[in-house]
Amino acid sequence: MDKNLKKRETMHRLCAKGLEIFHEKGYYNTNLDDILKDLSLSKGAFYHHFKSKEDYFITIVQNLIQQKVYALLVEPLNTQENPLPVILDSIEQALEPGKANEIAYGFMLNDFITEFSKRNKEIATYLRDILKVWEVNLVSILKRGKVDGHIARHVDCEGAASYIIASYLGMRTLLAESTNRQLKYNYVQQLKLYFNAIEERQVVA
Amino acid sequence: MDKNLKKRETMHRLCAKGLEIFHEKGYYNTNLDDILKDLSLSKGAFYHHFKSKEDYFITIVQNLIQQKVYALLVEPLNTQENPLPVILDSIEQALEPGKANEIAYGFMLNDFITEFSKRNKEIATYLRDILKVWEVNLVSILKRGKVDGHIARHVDCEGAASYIIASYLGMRTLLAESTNRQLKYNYVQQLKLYFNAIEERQVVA
DNA sequence: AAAGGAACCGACCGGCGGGTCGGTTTAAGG
DNA sequence: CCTTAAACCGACCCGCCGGTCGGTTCCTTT
Repeated sequence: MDKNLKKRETMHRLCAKGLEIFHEKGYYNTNLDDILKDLSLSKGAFYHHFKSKEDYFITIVQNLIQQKVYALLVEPLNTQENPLPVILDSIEQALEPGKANEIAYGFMLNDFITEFSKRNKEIATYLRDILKVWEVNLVSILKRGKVDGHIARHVDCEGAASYIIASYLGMRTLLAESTNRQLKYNYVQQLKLYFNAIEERQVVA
Repeated sequence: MDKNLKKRETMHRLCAKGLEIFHEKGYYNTNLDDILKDLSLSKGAFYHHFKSKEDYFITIVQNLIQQKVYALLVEPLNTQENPLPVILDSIEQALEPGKANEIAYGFMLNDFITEFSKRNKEIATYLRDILKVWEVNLVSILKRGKVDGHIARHVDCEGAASYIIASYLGMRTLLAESTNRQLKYNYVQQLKLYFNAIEERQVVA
């Protein structure tokens, strides 16, 4: 089974390095040699494991990006607590570098979706679907929050969910490569203010 | 002076069509022939007027995108009224297609900034600078709002400004090509809620 | 009307990069 | 061992596209 292990390991190395470089330089601005040189692998090795650059990237999306986004932004929503702090916390965690996420996995969605939506509809759809899952989970937890009396009755949960996602994605464009901690902090602060606005007002004694 | 007119007209046609196609397909995914064929012009004509594709795009940024973003999102802020409705209105206007803006000029900034920030720092800087001007004007009008008692004293104006911009840019990724009117409407609604949160509370009688 | 240059033409160049393919190394199975 | 195929190698192919260049047309100027 050594051969089988080797295959797994090589594919995994290719995917990990590929994500790193694609994220850093963009998909279309990265050529395969950039990645292969780093790993001391050849074109032949690459095309032995993947049928095309596109197939390769789809594998990366499904095995790495999707997994990570779900783990960071979707799974944490699966709780019975007050939704707004839970959402805030998941986003804060997702923005925090240096933990499990050396790369800000959620953030890169904005870059890749923008890059692919005009070039490759198929890949764009895979990426959008990841956002979609996040969205439906947000909507669902927000609706429960309404029932549980944490969120004001007038709030449009679908609207709120896409607004949260939009602001999160948009931060990426502002942050760009500069890992500006101040901007991240500010963003979370403003998101809190927005959450204040949709929170159920406490009955004044 | 006929020659001079001709030159102006050709350059203008090139820029207008260029923006249209670049916006539609992305800069790096558009080749010059795509544009030239549409205008029945030749490579020779193009390189007579512009020294490179890059030079061409910079001209478009400065003469079309910048102008339009300023007109739609910056100029309207130059008023003494209550800031929050003014900001909301300018954004609503900017999102409204079919008026002066057949193309959503503010929106395309997200696409182009994302596209260039990993490919061409110079152009990325030009685009970021446009956002920067919007940002400082937002900060300035928000600060005045605080002085005038329209905005709560605890609000961080810089944070608020970048949050507004982030949410606006992020909408683009969600909307993508689909001119989803519902999503735009929802966005404006949620922005209103956020504005409620930073607005100076009316003194209860 | 002749000269000169601006506006424009379009065949061609050359680098880049995804993908191919015949060959070599390595390890599993008999 | 010795066969077989998986894993890997790297020279090569080829389409794409930004940019070039020698030429033609058209307007302006004198």
